[in-house]
Amino acid sequence: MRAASSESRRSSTAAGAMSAAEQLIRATGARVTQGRILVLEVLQAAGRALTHHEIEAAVAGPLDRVTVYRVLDWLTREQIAHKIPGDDRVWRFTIAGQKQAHHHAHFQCTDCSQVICLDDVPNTLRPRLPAGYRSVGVEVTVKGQCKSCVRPAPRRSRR
Amino acid sequence: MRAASSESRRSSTAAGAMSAAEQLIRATGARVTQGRILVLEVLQAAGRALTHHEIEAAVAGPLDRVTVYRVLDWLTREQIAHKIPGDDRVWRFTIAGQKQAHHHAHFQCTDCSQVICLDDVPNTLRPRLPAGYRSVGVEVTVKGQCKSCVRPAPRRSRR
DNA sequence: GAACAGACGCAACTCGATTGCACAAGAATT
DNA sequence: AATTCTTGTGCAATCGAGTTGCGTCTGTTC
Repeated sequence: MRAASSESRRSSTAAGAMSAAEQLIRATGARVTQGRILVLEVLQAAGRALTHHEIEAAVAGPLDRVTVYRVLDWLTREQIAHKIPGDDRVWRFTIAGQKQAHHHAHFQCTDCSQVICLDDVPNTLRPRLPAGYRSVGVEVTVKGQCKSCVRPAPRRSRR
Repeated sequence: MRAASSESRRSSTAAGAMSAAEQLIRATGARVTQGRILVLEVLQAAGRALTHHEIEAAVAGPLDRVTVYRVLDWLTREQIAHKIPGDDRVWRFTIAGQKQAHHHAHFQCTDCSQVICLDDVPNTLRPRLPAGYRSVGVEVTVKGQCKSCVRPAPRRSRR
């Protein structure tokens, strides 16, 4: 595997330890680029699902809109990130933790559309499908109001 | 209530019985228009969730694109229809049956994106939310392949 | 450090959905 | 049946998230 040689080469630089993000990317065998590291670090730092807009704002500057889209797409294909459809027709992305692999739940705020992951949901649901249908997974989304929107005046359409 | 008088007036016409759609619309107290009747009848006839495109094609002709959007929006606000976000960034609509009021599940095909309702899903899930969060409902979506896509070559991006 | 594949930046584009405004149609009143 | 008020409709323009094509740059290998 070619990752090994470049990893040892890189880890001997003055900068010292590789970030968790860089390590994850390097493990895929694909190129380790500025864009991928930046976006992944943003996702890891955020405790919730982020929109493309939020991510673009967080990396602030050096990355093109389209590049962010492509990096997110790549992260999703590599199963490092998780793509969540929302009620506002906007994709949101989170790091895909290994534990919650396929079966975990999301919470989406009906006011500000924000999404967070709910890790400790059993999700033992096995709905019966019509004949001929095949299930590959069950997505559970809790609708409601988040901490910020439950008390004060709701802030609508946050992106 | 103004609906009562007009209803009795209307039900005495030669046409005889009012359609179920017309009855539902009249019951809201709002105006009974051609557009609302047509769209609602299409939704009632379909056994699955329809996109705006499919509905527009089904009413075939007399209704403007925008009007269909507005009718669907109105039906959703009146809780007669149900608006479902899909993985292809396209809204889908179904009649909101009274039994399945808030808690029922959907199935979405990962190949053709088609959505159907799964009525007999218990949905006893009560996920624990972080402090300060308020839940108003749980949406369950089963991902998989529909009857048409499970055997033959998958037909992608059906709209 | 040369060569190559893959990633990036830029601009143009797609397409579902929304908005503003003038006009038409439904419903109550006379 | 005519009038008036309210509300829905049609048309055109617009929005905005996401995508695509293409030339250039950069990470990686040898």
